[in-house]
Amino acid sequence: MKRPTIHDVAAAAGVSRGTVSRLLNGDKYVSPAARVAIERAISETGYVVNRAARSLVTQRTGSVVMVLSEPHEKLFEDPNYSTLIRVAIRMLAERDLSLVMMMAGDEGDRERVVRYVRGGHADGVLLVSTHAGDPLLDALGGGPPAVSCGAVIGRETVIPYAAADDRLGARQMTEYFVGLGRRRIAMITGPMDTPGGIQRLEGFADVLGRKATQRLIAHGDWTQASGERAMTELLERAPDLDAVFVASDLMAAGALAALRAAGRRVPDDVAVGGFDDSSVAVSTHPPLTTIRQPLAEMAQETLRLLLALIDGAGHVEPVILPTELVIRESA
Amino acid sequence: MKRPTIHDVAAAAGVSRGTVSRLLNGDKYVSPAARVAIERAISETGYVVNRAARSLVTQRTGSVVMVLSEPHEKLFEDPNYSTLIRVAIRMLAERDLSLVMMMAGDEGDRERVVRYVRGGHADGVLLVSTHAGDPLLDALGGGPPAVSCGAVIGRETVIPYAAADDRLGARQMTEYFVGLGRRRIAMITGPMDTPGGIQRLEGFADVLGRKATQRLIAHGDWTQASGERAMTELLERAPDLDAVFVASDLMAAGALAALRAAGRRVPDDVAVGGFDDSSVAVSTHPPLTTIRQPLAEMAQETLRLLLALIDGAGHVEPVILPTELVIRESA
DNA sequence: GTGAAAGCGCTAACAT
DNA sequence: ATGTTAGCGCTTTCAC
Repeated sequence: MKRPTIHDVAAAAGVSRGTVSRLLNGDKYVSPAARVAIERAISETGYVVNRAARSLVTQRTGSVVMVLSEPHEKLFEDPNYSTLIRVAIRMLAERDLSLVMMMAGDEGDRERVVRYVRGGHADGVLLVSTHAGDPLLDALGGGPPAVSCGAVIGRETVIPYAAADDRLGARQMTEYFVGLGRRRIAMITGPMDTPGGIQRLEGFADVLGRKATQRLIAHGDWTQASGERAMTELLERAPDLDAVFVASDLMAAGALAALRAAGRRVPDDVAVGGFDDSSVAVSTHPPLTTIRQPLAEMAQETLRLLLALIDGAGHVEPVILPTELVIRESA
Repeated sequence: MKRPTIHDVAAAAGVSRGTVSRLLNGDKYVSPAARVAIERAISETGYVVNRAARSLVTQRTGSVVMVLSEPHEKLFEDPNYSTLIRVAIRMLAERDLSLVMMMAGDEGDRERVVRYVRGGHADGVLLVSTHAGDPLLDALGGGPPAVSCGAVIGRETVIPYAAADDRLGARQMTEYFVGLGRRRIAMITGPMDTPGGIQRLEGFADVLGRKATQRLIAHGDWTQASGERAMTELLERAPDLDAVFVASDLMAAGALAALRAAGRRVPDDVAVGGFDDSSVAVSTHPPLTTIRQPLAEMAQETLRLLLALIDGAGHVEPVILPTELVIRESA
């Protein structure tokens, strides 16, 4: 038989559709007798609400859209996303919300996202790795609430977010190097238009002061290849370096390869510190001493913010979570 | 003003709602004059269709659900998923379908997925790493079309899929070892209830015949730690081994650590071959010789199958894609 | 080729 | 505490 509707349930329970609807929506004005009858009818008929019909009247969609602004290759390598996706699915499911994924890589994508969101197809927006000045940011204004996992540069006060304390993490690693007695500490940063790129360098400079010179700083783009390139460059510019703080584990794996090629021993000649504590940190040789980001908590907090907003909170504060030094063998 | 409806467009264009709807749905019985007027009205009003309303009448939802059956830790480490997600988003978006993510890890999750799918909330189901005998498989029968990326053991003829030719890949690596003159070739397999676990071992045995003895075979669970454990075990059982084919790069990274701990040089003493050609393959030392799986093509084909089914194809054939040997430094 | 009208299944306001 | 009813915005016959 056809899929049962609320009408069938009402008939089976001997009540009206309104009463069934009230029960479904948690309204308390339902008598115990009716409640029992309806619940039995629901399980007997195998009734499942039709979201489309519900949406049509409530103007809510029951879904949240996660917008991935990252260029494709990155998405491919970053465990960050998996964690966020997992946590999002879980936390949304608890509220009976579903997670829709969209990409905003090129102009066409972006237009689709805007149509989707402005078309009222999502109750909330979860931004991921959105770049500074992304046109999407303006286009999304006025729509449903949006939050970001990680700060969106330039919109820190407008788009709520949860993030790791990148600056603190960088300080922890740099201080650790100093405590180890390292004298010439270099750094390989991430792209300088990302929060991690900027703030990890800031933390590094916080500790080293004027000793953090241009000569000892090279930039990467988060890829392993860029880490290798940057390390080679540093070795040329400052052959006397005895430690290097690399802003991501993946880039650190590249740096390790460059150091090996140059005949430097790690950590004896050069101490290497990574950032992320991702799975590559333990697959390199030697395993990486690194900074752990509380990925799961970041994801959870991000979702908490979004859910609060969806529930009508007018304003929520960003959340910054502490990082932690994880000592392995590279430093 | 309120979001414009088809009614507003019709009014602005001076036609009836029916005509606008016909244009929107690609019906050809629309006069050129009406078409122009309607198109102008649409862009002037900024009209976007309301999917809920459309769904209500068409009984289609415009979305496909991806069901992740993997235990959580795995999802965390596997680049496979990212590729699939990316390709799925892209190919579905072209058809104006959206991708909804769900998890089916525990009983509660599974029940939610079943409710969702049987409740008619998805036009298609994309299964990922579903295990043999998963109760979900039966519960989903009779619903919208479902396909899997990678075979579902025991349902190969029921659930269409696209996969890499695991058996071929294993043969390629094993033959390469033989060609290298290696005499005692061991293997670390994946879990024996997964297609990759079973078929990679089959390919290994295809080449080695009776030389593939129990003594030379150990089992892992895809994690790096299990690879390390299995390698240690093999080294005890067969200290004379001179090559090891590991069914995944991540496990191979673990094997590398165990070999290093045992003082064996790679590839001089022991040749190591991985499988996947994932990002860890180049972050290990030495970089892994491995078997490349055509992840993007697998994802594309999987989606092609699903879309064909959604379009009404009664039956589609599974797709098996060739693998390729990638030689680096570990063998 | 186009308009009119009948619902799709549900919620919420209103009555009682 | 419950029934009745008016739509939500759209597609799709059915007439013309």
